[in-house]
Amino acid sequence: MTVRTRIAPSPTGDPHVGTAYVALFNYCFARKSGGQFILRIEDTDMARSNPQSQEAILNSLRWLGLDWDEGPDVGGPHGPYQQSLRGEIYRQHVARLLEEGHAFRCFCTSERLAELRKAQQPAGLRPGYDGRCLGLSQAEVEQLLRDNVPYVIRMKVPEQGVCEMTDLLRGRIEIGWDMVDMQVLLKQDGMPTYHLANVVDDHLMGITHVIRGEEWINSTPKHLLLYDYFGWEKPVFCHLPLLRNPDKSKLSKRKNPTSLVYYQRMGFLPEAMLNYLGLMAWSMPEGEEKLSLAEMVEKFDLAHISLGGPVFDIKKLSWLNGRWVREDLSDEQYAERVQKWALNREYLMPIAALTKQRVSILSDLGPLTAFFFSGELPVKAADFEDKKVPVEVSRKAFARALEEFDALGCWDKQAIGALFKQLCDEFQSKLRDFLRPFYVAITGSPTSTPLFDSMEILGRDLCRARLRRALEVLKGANS
RNA sequence: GGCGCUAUCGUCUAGGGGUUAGGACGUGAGAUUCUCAAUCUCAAAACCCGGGUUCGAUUCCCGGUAGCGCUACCA
Repeated sequence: MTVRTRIAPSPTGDPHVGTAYVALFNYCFARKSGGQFILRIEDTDMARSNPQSQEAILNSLRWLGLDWDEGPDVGGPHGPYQQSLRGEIYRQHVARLLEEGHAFRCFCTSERLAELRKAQQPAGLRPGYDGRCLGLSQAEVEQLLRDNVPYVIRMKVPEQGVCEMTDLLRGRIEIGWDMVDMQVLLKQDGMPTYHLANVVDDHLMGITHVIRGEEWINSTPKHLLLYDYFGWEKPVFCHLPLLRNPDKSKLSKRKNPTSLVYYQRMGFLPEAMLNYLGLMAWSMPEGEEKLSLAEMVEKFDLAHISLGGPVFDIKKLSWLNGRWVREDLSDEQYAERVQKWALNREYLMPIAALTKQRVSILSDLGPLTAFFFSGELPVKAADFEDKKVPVEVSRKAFARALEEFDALGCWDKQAIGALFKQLCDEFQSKLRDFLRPFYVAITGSPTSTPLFDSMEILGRDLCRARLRRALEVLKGANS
């Protein structure tokens, strides 16, 4: 049996470092075992999934060099590798579960379910479906179908006993079936939920080892049950610890840069990124810390993964990156990397358009655009002193903007501009005054290239990081 | 709240019934270099708590505590 693993990202946002982290282990395990590594897009959430995100995720994983043997872009014998294109497959499988009595139609409205939960919570009950539609007679179901009442399909779950599972890293885990909800398998829109799609695809795609984040442990019983219902052989399950913020919570963009695009823009090398991600969970007995992807593949051992949730430490990542730059790049290669990083046509063109009107001689360009080629800016509290805008207002405005950044669907100058106009109204300020502190935070100076354009070029994560930094700087300042 | 997972320096980790508990990042001090960076040396810094088992537990077992996760027609 050849080992087959997969990474199955959901295209609902920026490419996440956690995705790269899980992908790395799947990649190493597959390569080490001489097996295949597959990329599958889990875009069953029609409301949140979008093609830009999918494209960005693929680009980031390619940037890192984690190449996949089968996937939406390269094809393969088990395609399509995009779940939104596999609707018919899921519907057929659900029909089978329905026929065999392992699943049932549920006509309950989301309002009723919300009320149900509201009643369960204070009563100390586990929130979950109460099985009302399980009691529907055949005739009642047929009538509801004739009336075109919308429904979902849920899986049946044993009422008693415990589900025993084996995790490759943690050994035996037991979860009582009474803790498992009658999970929706097929949503009202005809799309499957993760639980169904994941099991069906993993089986059909011949996945032998499911290596995924720890957050899935509690729903594994549902998956195991589905394998049993279908009569399929189960893969090996292996749950990886979750990456953490410095405060130990699950790594999130609110508190930390999580986008691979950010790290790319900051000028981290893919080699260092991958190396560091690997270091988060295991280490070499000899203590060497600098490892190439090939070396990691060669020495990789799932059993050596430590289980504590590791804090993502940018300082150590930077140190490692420095080693890669110093020790592995010739002057020429280094120059090429710099060029590829930001001194390339694609990045420079919009900057050229922005600066042409603002220079007299070409050497004005350096100071004018330094912030486009920097990470965090060395701003001080004094830089934010402004005759018309009290520091306290800036601070509040930064905090509000930071909140709204995430909600912004599309990161372009129109959207950014609209957001700032809205915030400006909210603060009942003049746009010119309101924006000045943002210029300082984002570009390092109150006079610079146009803010919205500059922000679009810099990207969401870098702007977020700079605003966060400005907020930090202002924390100790008195207005 | 319920359920689950986890627990070694501030951080990432090694180790494991008897060790001066090892390495790395970061921090501090020094050396070196025209400055800086890099490099080198040194230093401070950890086995969550309580019970068992044992001649002996940081290590094994149990309990607690804490952290995290899950508890959606999101993944």
